[in-house]
Formats: sequence, C-alpha cells, structure tokens
Amino acid sequence: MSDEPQLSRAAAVPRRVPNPTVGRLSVYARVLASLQGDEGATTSSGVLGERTGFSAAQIRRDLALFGQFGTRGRGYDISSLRARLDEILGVHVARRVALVGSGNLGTALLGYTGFREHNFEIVAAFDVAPSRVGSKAPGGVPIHHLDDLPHVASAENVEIAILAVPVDAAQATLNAIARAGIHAVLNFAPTRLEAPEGVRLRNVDLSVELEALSFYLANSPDAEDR
Amino acid sequence: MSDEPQLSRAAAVPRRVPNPTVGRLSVYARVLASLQGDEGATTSSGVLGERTGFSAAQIRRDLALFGQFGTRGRGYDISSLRARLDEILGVHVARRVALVGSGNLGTALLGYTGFREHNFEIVAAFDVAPSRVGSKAPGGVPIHHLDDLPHVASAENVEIAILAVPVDAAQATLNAIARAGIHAVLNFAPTRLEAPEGVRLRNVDLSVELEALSFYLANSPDAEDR
DNA sequence: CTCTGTGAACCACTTCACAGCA
DNA sequence: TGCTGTGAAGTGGTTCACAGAG
Repeated sequence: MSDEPQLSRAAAVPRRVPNPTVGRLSVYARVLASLQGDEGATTSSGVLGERTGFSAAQIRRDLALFGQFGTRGRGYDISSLRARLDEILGVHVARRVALVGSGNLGTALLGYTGFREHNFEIVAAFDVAPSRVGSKAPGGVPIHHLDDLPHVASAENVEIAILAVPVDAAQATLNAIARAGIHAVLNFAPTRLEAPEGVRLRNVDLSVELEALSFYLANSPDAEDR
Repeated sequence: MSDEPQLSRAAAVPRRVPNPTVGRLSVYARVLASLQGDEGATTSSGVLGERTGFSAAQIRRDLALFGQFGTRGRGYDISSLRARLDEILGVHVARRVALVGSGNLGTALLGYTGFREHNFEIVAAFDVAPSRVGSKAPGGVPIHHLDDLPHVASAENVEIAILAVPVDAAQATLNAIARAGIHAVLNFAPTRLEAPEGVRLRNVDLSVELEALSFYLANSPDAEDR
C-alpha cells in the first residue's frame, strides 16, 4: 500500500508538503484564475514565474509534489491545473468561517469581499459585549454570545475561526474555539498563543510586521545612498 | 576597520541577519516588556523559550548575532536587553506611518491601539474617494487625496506606508508611495506586488492564510482520529 | 552548578542542470 | 525544439552539544 501504481498523473497529496509550498500554491491558484482564457489554453512554469515572482524551478518542484500535470514541451493546462490546485487547497468546497471578536478589526474583516471570492463564507460572528451581542454585523451576519460558540459552531458547521479579540482574552478564547470542535484558527491578536492539540494556528501579527519594517529602516543594508 | 576590537559587548548590527530572526526579535521584545520587573531582574533563554515558543538555542543564537548581552550562569538583564532590542528594531524612536487607502480595512487599522503601544504613529491617511478626502478618520487623522502624498509624506516625515487599497490599484499606488520617498511598505492587497528599487515590502495576505488553513483541513496529517 | 555563546552536525527548502517526452 | 520532472548540489537556517565564564 506504500506504492500503488500511479495511473501516470493525478497522485494523492504526499506525506509531507513543505510549509512555504502551501502558501505558494495559493498564489499560483490566484494567478491561474487571472490567466484563465480559452478552453485548452496552457501556460508554463516560466510564465507563472514572472507573474508570481517565484522561480520557474520552484514552481515545477512545488507542482510535481502532487503529481505530474504538465506536458513536456507544452506546459500546464490552465483550467485543469487551477481546478486541481483548488482541490488540493480544499477550496473547491466553500469553507465556513466564524469571526470571533466583533470589534473594529473584526467588523472590518466582515467587509472584506475577498473572502467570498475565495470561497470562504463568514456564517457567524461572536462577541461578549452586550452592546453587540444579538445585533447583526454589517453584511447581515448575526453576532452571538461567545458562550453559544459550541452550539452555533456545530449547527453551522464552522471549520475555521478568525480570532480577533484583545490580547488578554486571546488564549482563553482560543481554547474555547478548540473545545467547540474547530480545528483551524487565524489569529490576529498580537501575542504568541499555544495551539491546543489538533488545532492548526496561523498568526497575522501587525506589530511584528511593522517592527520588521522598522528594523530594515534602521539597518538598511544600503542606507548610505539616500 | 573590518575588525575594530569590540569592547567586549555591544556590537553593531551584523552584515546579514536571517529574515526569520527579525520577526523573532520583535516577539522577544514583546515578552521582555511583559517580564519587566525589578531593577536588575534577569531572565534566561530557557524562560524566554517557554514564553515565546521558540527553542532556547534559537534564542541564544539570535541574540548572539548582535553581541553578547548575557552573563553565563545568570542569563540576560531584562531591561537592558529590552532596550537594546528596541534599538536594534529601530523602535526606540517613534516611527511615522501613513495609511494609504481609507476603506473598511484601512479605518479599522486606525482603530488598532497596538500601534501606539509599539511606538508607531499614524500621522496621515490617503484616499481617492471624494466622499472621504478632506474629512477626518476616526482618531482625528486627516484624510488627504492620494495626489498629495509626496507633499504630505515629506512634510510629515513619513517612513512607513500601510497599503490598503483594492487589488487593481495596488501596484500603481505602491509606485506612487515609492516616488514619495517612502522606503517601507506593509501591503494588505491580496496580490503579488513588484517592490520598486529601494523599497522594503512586506505582505499580509488573508487569502493566502485562509487557504493555507483550508489546505491543512483538507489534508490533515491525522484527520482519521476525529 | 547554571546558563551563555558557538563550532559542528543537521535538516529543510531552493536552485542547478539535464535527461527525456511531446 | 520547448518545457517538464527530478537527481544532485547548494544554501540558509536550526538544533545539538559542549567548552567556559560567573
């Protein structure tokens, strides 16, 4: 069972995929979407390289991880590669997302149209502030009390949580999310969280990003010329 | 001049710093801030490791890049290490930031209190929508027309731009930012941008983050057990 | 005995370079 | 001929493990 004879192409997702590859797959999918043209149109690792800023070799290597979709001499079929990438990324089905924390940032995220385009659907929001609970966020998403998370999450089949609560509440809220059976969390709270068993956690940390920029300003490798 | 005899500690910022290290330094600084206690209190790479989730060896390696601030057997002096990190990160002086694009996400960022805490100050916002230009964003930050960027940026000594415009406008706006003499940009537009000469660009891409989470949901390494 | 600073080993990811198929 | 897929080499970052300072 370790070596089922591949019917030439296709191929399942391999045991281990390098972390950086996952992010790039998402970029490839986006570029392919913008390239999508006539039936049967193809592209190449070279073109994708120009459009994505990654090297052609890198792209071939990434794609080859999942099987061989290319045709030597011709390149990759745009629409079938795109379909396969969506499938690999699991975005061929709509993903149901909960927004936990409906403050400033949280509600701004609700207004971000990119989610829908990428097949992510925010189906519920949560908060603890009495002023917000019970109302609807912009876009008509109902705001529930955090205590209702387990119930609502399972009723709504939530798969991903966006965590946008204050730092002090972040770890406890993350734990509650985990207990509610949600296994993927995108955290915006600027603090290092301990991921509960079985939970995939990714962090978007504005402070870290800004401080990194500040670092480069302060230590510009070629600051002398301006 | 390549080898001035270090007066034991201190040490300038080295030629090359690994990219991941920069982000970690920011995390160390944050944890040190939360640890700050009595005069002369110390901590160790072990403790910092617990608090940050990075390995103790990793932390020692990162810090040693910038000189030797530790004392064998005792650890690191909390407040002096913190001060030195702030200096290395360039956040011992306030950094002046412009917000370019004052839509949903942009204004939400204005409400993010973390900036001030970390010594980043949003001094101006920009937009092209007549309905927004001329008004003040929440927090009292004036919204200028994008055309005034060069003028305002230099008058206000803006060093960092936060780019929060729609995808179609992103590259052109980035170019305008570069022409205005700003050399560090944090981009929220979900698209791969070409950084103009001399511009440090960092990306925060929600779609990529969510698709990465989706990937792990779809290909959970241990999906069988739940 | 503790905890740093650091060579050396290790590992993960990337790039090179080319054989081979269309 | 053009472009993929992939061994092999290379690069960069991390971990090990320990000498040595306090």
